[in-house]
Amino acid sequence: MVVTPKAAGRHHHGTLRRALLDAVAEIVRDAGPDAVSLRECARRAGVSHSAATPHFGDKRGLLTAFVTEGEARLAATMRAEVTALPADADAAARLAATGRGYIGFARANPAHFRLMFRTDLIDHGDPAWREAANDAFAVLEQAMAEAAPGLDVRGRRARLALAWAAVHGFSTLRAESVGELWAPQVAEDVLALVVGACIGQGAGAEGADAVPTPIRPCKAGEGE
Amino acid sequence: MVVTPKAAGRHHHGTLRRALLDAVAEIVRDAGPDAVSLRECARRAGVSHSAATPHFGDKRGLLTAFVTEGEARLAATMRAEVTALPADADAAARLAATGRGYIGFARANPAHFRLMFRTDLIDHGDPAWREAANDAFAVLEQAMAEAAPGLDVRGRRARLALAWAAVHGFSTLRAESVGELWAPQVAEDVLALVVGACIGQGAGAEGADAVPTPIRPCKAGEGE
DNA sequence: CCTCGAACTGACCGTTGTCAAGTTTTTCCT
DNA sequence: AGGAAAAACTTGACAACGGTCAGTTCGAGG
Repeated sequence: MVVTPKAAGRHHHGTLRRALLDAVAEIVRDAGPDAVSLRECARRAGVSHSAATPHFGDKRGLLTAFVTEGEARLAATMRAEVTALPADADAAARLAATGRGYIGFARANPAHFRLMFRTDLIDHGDPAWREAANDAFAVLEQAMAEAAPGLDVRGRRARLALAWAAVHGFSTLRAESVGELWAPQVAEDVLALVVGACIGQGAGAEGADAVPTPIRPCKAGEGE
Repeated sequence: MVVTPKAAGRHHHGTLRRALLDAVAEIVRDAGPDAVSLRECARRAGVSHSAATPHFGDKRGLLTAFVTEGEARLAATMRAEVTALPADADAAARLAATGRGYIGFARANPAHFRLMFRTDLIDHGDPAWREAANDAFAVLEQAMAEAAPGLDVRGRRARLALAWAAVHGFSTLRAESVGELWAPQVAEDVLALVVGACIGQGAGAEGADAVPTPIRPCKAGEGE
């Protein structure tokens, strides 16, 4: 994760966009999300303090691009974890693998993960971000649909919320170093409990509404 | 949540500490956690920008005091939710009520909640904070011990992690306005699923270790 | 009335994000 | 190829921030 400064003397950097995004990750790793500043990013990229403007607009734009990358990586990690399963794995195992991918992504990319849910720092109206976030959510939604088919809307909602909340809470608390019960072994046990709860016939199946309401992870903004 | 400015002309404020803490909550409500600044707090309390120093030291101290209050309120909310149950409620209902208290606290106090897990803004070595955090965790731990007794360490760890992660993830995602499936009705369904998973005989009960390791929410720092 | 300590003020420093204006490089049209 | 337009980047300025410091003012105890 080394930042490539521009060649001395040259005016055009060539890969400044990439260098700035790498600098964000580096700073978050070194000093936490709140230490990220446009000027420090520019400094690490060997560039003037407002060189990021044509690429990202303002700080919010830079961070939004950064977390958009994070969403894409998250989706890729979850999909990779599913395809890494043996071919005869059942739907429950695939759901667990999806959760394992989520938790694993947060563990392997704490910089991205810690920034991805700082809503006041990023622009949730950005179309690229929204598409990436919806794609990542679709991975979980599909795994859930295969593992727990035939549920009404309420049952689906409850299980999606449980699965997302559990892996997200686990990852968040570990990333923020709150508590000490987030070892990898515990993660596997939690995943097993979650999958068991989702495929079992538990609460929320009283059939409140039968309309197939689409469940979307992101509120529909004005840009849709 | 109105901030009481000091009487004009008077030098001694009398309740500046309280006014500053209220200002923090007010600012977070209005403009998010990142908008909190010592100067803005002082401004709302009608006081100079460095008047907070003798009370809290620096910004970290102010925020730490703020989230310590939050931990205490969280514990109180969870306990209140349990005692509000009918007298014949069983342990599972009490566990669910504890989770309902957690989620309800986050919903009713988004300002406190959003700051409570910003580890880079607060001082985790502060003894008062640590005591409050441990006390809040003890509420969950006790409810779990009563609802799911007779588990080995691994099973207890897994269920504590699941319960905490689920309610925390739910609350975090709702507080940060990520996704749209966090309605109160969904919260109840998720709580039912979590409690079902915790009291059922699921994964993690293979008896890996029998040593009654104490499970603490906060890592032991140097100040203990 | 006087003194003393705590509470508070005002000014300073280094840093930040954003803007406006200027300079260099690339691109694109004729 | 040549020139104009657009993009990339620099420079300089501004207000606001957190932290620190030397002063100033207030309340209480003697």
